[in-house]
Amino acid sequence: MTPEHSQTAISDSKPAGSKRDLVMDCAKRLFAAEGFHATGIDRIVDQAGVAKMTLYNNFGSKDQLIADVIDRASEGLIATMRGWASASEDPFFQIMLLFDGLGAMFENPDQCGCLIQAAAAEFSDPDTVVGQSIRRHHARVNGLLTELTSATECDAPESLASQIALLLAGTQCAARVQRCRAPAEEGKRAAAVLLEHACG
Amino acid sequence: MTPEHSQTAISDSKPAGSKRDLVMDCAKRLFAAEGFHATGIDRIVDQAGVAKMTLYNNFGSKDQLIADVIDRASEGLIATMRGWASASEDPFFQIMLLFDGLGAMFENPDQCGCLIQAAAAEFSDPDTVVGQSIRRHHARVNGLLTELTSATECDAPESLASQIALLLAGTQCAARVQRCRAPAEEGKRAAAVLLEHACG
DNA sequence: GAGAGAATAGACCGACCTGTCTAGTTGTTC
DNA sequence: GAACAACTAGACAGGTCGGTCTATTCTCTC
Repeated sequence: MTPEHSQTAISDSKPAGSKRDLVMDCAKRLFAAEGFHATGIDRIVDQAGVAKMTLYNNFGSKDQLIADVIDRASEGLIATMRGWASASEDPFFQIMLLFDGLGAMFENPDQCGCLIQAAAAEFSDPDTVVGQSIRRHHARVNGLLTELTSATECDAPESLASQIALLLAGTQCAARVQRCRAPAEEGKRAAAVLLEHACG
Repeated sequence: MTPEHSQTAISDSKPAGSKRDLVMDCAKRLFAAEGFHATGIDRIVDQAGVAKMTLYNNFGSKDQLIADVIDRASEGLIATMRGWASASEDPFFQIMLLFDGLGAMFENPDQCGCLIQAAAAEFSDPDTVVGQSIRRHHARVNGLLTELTSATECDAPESLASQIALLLAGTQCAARVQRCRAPAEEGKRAAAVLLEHACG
């Protein structure tokens, strides 16, 4: 019965080397689909085909599990965005490619960017482990965007990066409600205008 | 004891004509502070100084209460935004005033715009009463922005309105994390660039 | 094969959840 | 004062929550 559980749980997920990764994968999927408070420990454990003690031995608490899931999702998203941008050498097109990638991402329901926005909405206290993970993510996004805008010859790359970040966040909000890539295309057009204006 | 409850509950809120309004005011405050799932019916009832049956006689369910709170918050927010915009005759400045108002709003923690974004994060299913309220709100925002952009002489007022909406949503996301008015100022600068570009 | 460490199933805890029900108390209107 | 609707307090139900604990089994290393 136990190997059967593990097999079915692994089959529709990543190869999942460790139980820890397996739990995080299942938790991330459930959190994204139904929210953090609405997803119970028992559901995660059942879905992962894992004993409850395995979860608590690896993470200690639900909050810590959430924080770890967010941290890993953030690092994955940043890496994905770098991958999108790397398809071009021109920093202008690199930023455009971010919106293309985001638009494509919202056509299948594997929305890990949304996951972090949802966490920010559900956990407003910045002095918790979850709040700190969220702030780390924002710092990562702004860092990546500042890298890209600094590669252009614009006057204020930090300001431009913040404005692009607003468009990215707004795009994710709108796409979650409208469930299509139209917001990403609108965001891309707006970002192009901002870039052209800043770079002269 | 009962009048004492009502009095303290009313004193730090609106005059609150009906018990229904009183419950909605307290629910809105608690939802904004701690989230929808994390706020229990009992806490709302205690805070409002009202019997639990009064809540259920007026709303029928917690979901319906949430939907009603969101609908009223949305109508209030739209009216507030119209108020901000009405300080100018020029549609360009009217849109700028929206960001000013938003920035000022995020300096005190009475964030009803955030409340609706938080609801969108916690209730992703669009086929519920809550999901429908959220979509109504997005339609209201886009409607207001299209009104304002249509008053300019730009080529594509709907597209411009969508882009401004992205900036507004992104501003709210960033302000919730950073807890300052800096995102609103950045959003205002970006919106000005977009408007100048669209209106020639 | 012995021993160690990880993972297992599942009972259990107290707290909290939404929602129902009852029985009694107001306040208003004829 | 009678009728009526709104409201009250609080017990109650059935379920879920996060988290702990135990006793057992698996797997790997020496």
